[in-house]
Parts: sequence; structure tokens; C-alpha cells
Amino acid sequence: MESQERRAQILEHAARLFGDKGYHDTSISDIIAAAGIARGTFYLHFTNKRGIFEELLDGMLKDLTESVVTVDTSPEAPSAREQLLDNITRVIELFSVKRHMPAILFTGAVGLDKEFDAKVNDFYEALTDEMMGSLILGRKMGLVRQCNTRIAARIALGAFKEMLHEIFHNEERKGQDPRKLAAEVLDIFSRGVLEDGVSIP
Amino acid sequence: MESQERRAQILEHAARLFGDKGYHDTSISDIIAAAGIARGTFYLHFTNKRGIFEELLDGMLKDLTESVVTVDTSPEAPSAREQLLDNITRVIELFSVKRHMPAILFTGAVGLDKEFDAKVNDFYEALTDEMMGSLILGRKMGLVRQCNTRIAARIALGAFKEMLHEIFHNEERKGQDPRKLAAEVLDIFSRGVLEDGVSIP
Amino acid sequence: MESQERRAQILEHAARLFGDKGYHDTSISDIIAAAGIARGTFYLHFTNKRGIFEELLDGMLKDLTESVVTVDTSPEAPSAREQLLDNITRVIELFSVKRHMPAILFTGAVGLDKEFDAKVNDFYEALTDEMMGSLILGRKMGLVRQCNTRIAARIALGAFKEMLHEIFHNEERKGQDPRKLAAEVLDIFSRGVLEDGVSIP
Amino acid sequence: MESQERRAQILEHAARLFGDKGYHDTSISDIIAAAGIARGTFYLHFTNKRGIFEELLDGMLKDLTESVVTVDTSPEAPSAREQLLDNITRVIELFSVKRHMPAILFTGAVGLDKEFDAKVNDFYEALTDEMMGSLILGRKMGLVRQCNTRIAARIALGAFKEMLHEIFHNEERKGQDPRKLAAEVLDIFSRGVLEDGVSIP
DNA sequence: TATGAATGAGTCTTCATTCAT
DNA sequence: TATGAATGAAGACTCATTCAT
Repeated sequence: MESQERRAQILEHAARLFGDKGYHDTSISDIIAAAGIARGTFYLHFTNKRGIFEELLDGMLKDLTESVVTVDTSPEAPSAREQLLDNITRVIELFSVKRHMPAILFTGAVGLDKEFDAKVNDFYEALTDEMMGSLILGRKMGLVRQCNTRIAARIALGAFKEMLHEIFHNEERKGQDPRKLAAEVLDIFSRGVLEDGVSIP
Repeated sequence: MESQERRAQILEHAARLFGDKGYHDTSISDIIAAAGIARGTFYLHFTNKRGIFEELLDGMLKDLTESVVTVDTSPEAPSAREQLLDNITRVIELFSVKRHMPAILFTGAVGLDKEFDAKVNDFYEALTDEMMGSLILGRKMGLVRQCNTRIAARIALGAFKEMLHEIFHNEERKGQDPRKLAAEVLDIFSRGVLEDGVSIP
Repeated sequence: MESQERRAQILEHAARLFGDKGYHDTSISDIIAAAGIARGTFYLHFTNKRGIFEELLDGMLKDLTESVVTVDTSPEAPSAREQLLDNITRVIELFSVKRHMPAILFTGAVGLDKEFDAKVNDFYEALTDEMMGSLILGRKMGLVRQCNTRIAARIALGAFKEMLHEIFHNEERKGQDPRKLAAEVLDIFSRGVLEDGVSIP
Repeated sequence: MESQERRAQILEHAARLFGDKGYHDTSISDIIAAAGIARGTFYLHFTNKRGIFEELLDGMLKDLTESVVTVDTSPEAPSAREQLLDNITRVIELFSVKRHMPAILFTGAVGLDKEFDAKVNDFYEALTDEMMGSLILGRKMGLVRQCNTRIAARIALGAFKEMLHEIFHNEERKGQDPRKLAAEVLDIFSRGVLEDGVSIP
């Protein structure tokens, strides 16, 4: 089998196992048994148990980063609300397709290791910054009311994370229309930070 | 030494270690070294490594549960806003006193074990239910606007969790007035869910 | 069993195994099987496979160092020749009692590791220095002829090492009187470096 | 590439690596990386890791054997002293050209394996026998004094080995005139075993 | 002849837990 | 209650060797 194929195959099995049982409860033996390969073969493709996890985490954060695009404020662009909903929907759909991402990102990668924590936190921090930027812009345009923008951005992040958690933990939620859930969160948050009577353009 | 004293002393050291290094990176050797006891003595007081962690987690969840009291709507009670702020402030203060709670609750106990996850989720679920109840009541009183109350409650939870995380991860935040941070979150959320022009009574 | 006893017991078995099979061909499994202990017990007493070997090597070099005493030149002391023969005899007897020393020192510890090599070489270097000192003194007293004292000392060392090797590799030599062998080497070497007609006082 | 060329090239790299890092610390991966060949190719040319080492060792012992020629006692031959010095000088020069020989012969091949040890010891044994023969002859001619010729031969061997070790471990020695060092050793030894007033013819 | 992916036996090491004293 | 020596299952990782292409 070609090297890249084999890598991908191992990664897939590892992702499932890490998602299901967590990092510590997944042994190399588990991974190679699932992938149907020999012990040595694993180490042919990955330096480490840590290494394969890092690769998975990096891939996920990259996918996420690519899913979230900065709102385009040019006149011909779709409405800001549409664009924000698109962002959220894309993330939900990403998590739906790569089924093990939520488990790994929300629990598996937490508290494992200073470096992993830092990676995830950096991602959140970048997202917070992005949102803070939008809030500050809105403030200048007279749309956003007076508030601590960093706290507000962080709150939005927390709200979305919790919503995602809810989606992927509540069996019944899974069938629900992601865009509707997204709208629900967006509406509450936007009313919370916008001036009276104003809505996202 | 009195058995209860000894237990408490061990628990304290364990809490610090679990908070600092996480569950897997804290060994029984670490705990007994810190507590200055012999290996066997540990097992005289706790059944397990898992056991002592469970006890810590249970204690924390109990403390938290006691910190959050249902809003008293009787006429002579303080305003609902005051009571909500009191709740949040109590939690922040609890986390400030028991320094290792945030690290253990937010990262240490995450993804360790199905049962631990369930415990923490049950706590959040109960909190969500409590908040849902308030939102439904507010809805009946015409204060809360039409929205998915479960999602709204979950969002509030996520927002508060994120705020707490922010407080205990950002050195600069640590000195800040907890009540002010609490108000910031509460204001955004209440504007988000209340009818136009209405504020928490 | 008391800790020190256990250590000693493990060391003894390890010495035998390292001597018989060499460092790399002796596994921890071999050692614990020989000592009749559990795997964990080994690591209770030694940090490492390297650790136990280092301890053995250090002990041997210490024993050797103590066996070789500087020649006492005071008038009431025994003759220098006697003292030199005593030194050599003590080393031979040490090797005879601690049967695994020759194998470990001459082959087991060679080329294993830069640090081990350095340890052994340092020991030889110290011995060479000691001998050089005697040769220089003898030169001043007009006993030793003109020669490169460092080379001469090194030669003496090599000659003794070879003789020891011979003793412990040739079954037939083992019964032989160590003092006689020692005298043989000493005589050749002393004729080689002393002035004509002079012998060791 | 011509098979013999390829073999030679691999051997050369292996010699360097074995010399620098020792047998156990040199992996097949190291060798093929250095030689720039594929893993399988190595096994096309050598049966084994052991196999290539054995081939190297055999080659070295053969080279050494050829360097040392029996002293020619016919009248028209150069003086015995010249011939002996020539022998020693040839060995030193051989070691200087094939830089990894000393490291492999003196440390790398030591204690690896009973069979390797035996090979090296057989070589030394043959050398010892050769020297014993000369000593016995000298004894008959009245040049060599009464002594245990085997012990004497062994001593000579040890002395030369040590000198070689010294030469290839002491950076400062490396430039030195090999013939001068050889003479130093030869003089000491010959005075040691010859009758008073006699020198090597 | 050459390649390099695959193998799996073997090694060291850790650590939660037990138990005789 | 307290001790700490002993246990051994379990885990990560290495590396010489094989073999299909």
C-alpha cells in the first residue's frame, strides 16, 4: 500500500479511537489492531503516540480555521447575518462529517499536555480576536452598544461552544437543522450586544 | 492522627496536584510524597486513585450546587438581578478560594472517564434546568421574549463557563472585581432574551 | 527482606550475568529471573539497567583503587619490590574472589558508552600517573635509566593487564601462585627500565 | 553498480560507523543511510548485521597478520632489530590509514560475542606463539635470559597493545614518529628479557 | 539487482495496588 | 492505623530481518 494511503488509514482509526476512549485509554495496540497493521508499521508513519495525536489535532484546527471566514463587508456581499450563519453552519457540518472532532476537541485534547492546551487555546484566542474586531467595528458604526468587547467576544465563543457540545451530545439534536440552531444563538447574542432596535445588517 | 484529619490533609494535597498536573500526570507517589505518608496509608483512606479523584469532584460539585441558589421571587426578597449577581459572584469567589477547582473541573475531569463526564454533565444539566425554569417563568410573566428556552439556558451556561475560564486563565483578570464581570455577562445575556425595553426586575 | 540485602542480592546476580553474557545480552528479565524477584522490585532498587551496571563498575574500580597502595619509601617499610608484588598480588586475589570482575572490566565495560569508557580510562590514567611518579623518583635516585617515563608506565600497565587477562582466561593458570606470576612481570619490566646492574631496592 | 564495488562501499561506511559508535549503537538504518542504499540492498550483499561486522573484523585481522612478518635470520637480511621495528611501524601505519581499525579492534569487537572474542584472541595467540618462538630461539643462542617465555611474550603483546591504544587515543601522540615510539617499547622489552650486556642483534 | 513497506519479537520502564509486619 | 517492600500487568518503542514489487 502506498505510504500516504496507509497514513490516512491509520489516522482514521486513531481518530475514532481517541474520540471514543480518549487519549490515555487508547493504546498503540488498540490502534494497530483496529488498523490491522503490525506494531512496527505504526512507527513507520508516526514518530509517537503523541505525534499522531498532534497530527490529528493540527488537522482539526486547520479545518476549523478554514471553515470560519471573516465577514465580507463589501456592498455586493451577502448580508452579515447570512455570512455569520454560514460560518456557524459550516462548523456544525464539519463536525457532523468528521464525527470524532467534537469528542477530541472538546474533551480528548483537554488537559493532556501544556502544548496541546496551548494549541487549542491559541485557536480560541484567534477566534476571540476576530470577533472582538467585528464588535469594535460595529461599535464605531453605532450598531454595537457600549460594552467590554473582549468579554462579549468570549461570551459568544462560550455560547457557541456550548451549543456545539449540546448538538453532539444530545442524540435528538443530531437531526435538527443546524442553521436554525445557529440562528437561535446568533439572535440571542446579537440582541445582547447591539443597540436597542438595531439588528445585524 | 485522627482519621478525618488525615483524609482531609491527603485530599488537599491531591487537589493541588490534580489541579497542577492533571489526573494522569499525578501519581500516587506524588500524592503520598506531598502528604508525607506511606503508600499503604493512602489505601487505608481511599479505595483508589479514581476514588480520591471522585471524592474531590463530588465535593466540588456539591460546593458549586450550594453556591447557586434559586432566585427568590417573594416580594421582600432582593431584586432578581441582585440575586443572580450574588450567585455568579459566589461561584467566582468559591473558585478563588479553592484555587484548584477551575483546573480540575474545566480540564482535569474532562474526558477522563465516562462516569466522571456524566457527573459533570449532570451538574450542568441541572443548572440548565434551573435556568430554563426561570426563563419559562419570565416568559409567562411577559418579560422573556419568544425563544428556545433550552438553547437559551445552554447558551447562558456556556457564556458563564467561558467567563470563568477567562478569569482563571488570564493573570490580569484575577484582580478584577468579580461582580463587575458578572454584571457584564448578565447584561448581555438578559438583553438577549428579554423583550425589548424590559430589564431583569 | 531488608532493602540493603535485596540490593546486594540483585547486584550479585547482575554481576554474574553481565560477566557471563555481557551488557547487551543481559536483559532485565534475565536479572530478575536470576534474582527471583518481580520486575518492579528491580526498579525499586535501581533506576536503570545502566544504573545497576554503573554501580557495579564503580564498585569494582573502587575496590581496585583500594587494592593498589602507593609504595612506602620510609626506612622501616618493607622493600619496594615486596610492596609492588603485594600490590599485584592483591589485585589478582581480588579478581579471584570477585570472579566476574575481569570479564566486566576487560570486556563488558569496553565500548559500551562514552561515560563508562571514560571511567575505566580515568582509572588507568591514575594508575599510569602513579607509576610515572615512581619512575621519575627512581630516575632522580639514579636507579632508572633514561627513558620516556609515560611510555614506560603505560607499557607496564599494558603488561599487567595482559597478564591478568591471561590468568583469567587460561584455565591452567588459575591454580598458579599469583605471586610468582607477579614476580615474572615485575622482573622483566624492572630490568627494562633500570640502569645496568641495578635492581629494585 | 558492480556488486564488488557496492560491497566495498557499504563495508567502508559500516567500518566508519562501527568505529565511531560501536556495534550496538550502529543500526542497519545508519549504515544504509550513510551508504545511500535501500534496506533490502544491504541484505543482498550481507547476510546479517553480524555478517558485515564479521567480514570487517576478518579483513582487519588478515591485514594485521600480513603486516607482521617473521624475522628473517639469514645473514643477508637486515638486523633483527630493524625487522622488529619494521613490523611495529607497519602496524602503526596500517592503523593510521584504516582509521577505524583501532576503535573496532580494541573496543568495538570486545565482549560482543564469544565467537568474535575467540577470533581476536586467536590472533593474539598466534602472535604470542610467534614471539615465544623468537624468545626460545634467542634463549638457545644465549641471548635471552632465563624466563617464562610465554609470560614474556604475553607481556610484550600487552605492552604493544597499550602503546597502540595510547597512540590512537592521545591526540598529541598522533603526529609523533611511529618508529621512535616503537623503539622505546622495543628497548624496554628487550632489556627486560635479554642477558646482561646483550642487545638485539 | 534494487527497493522500501511491513513485520513482530523483544526491551525497557511505569505505576496502581497488595500485604506481611 | 501505619508502613514500605513487593508485585506484575500493561504500555511505548526499537530494530534486525523479510518479501512483494
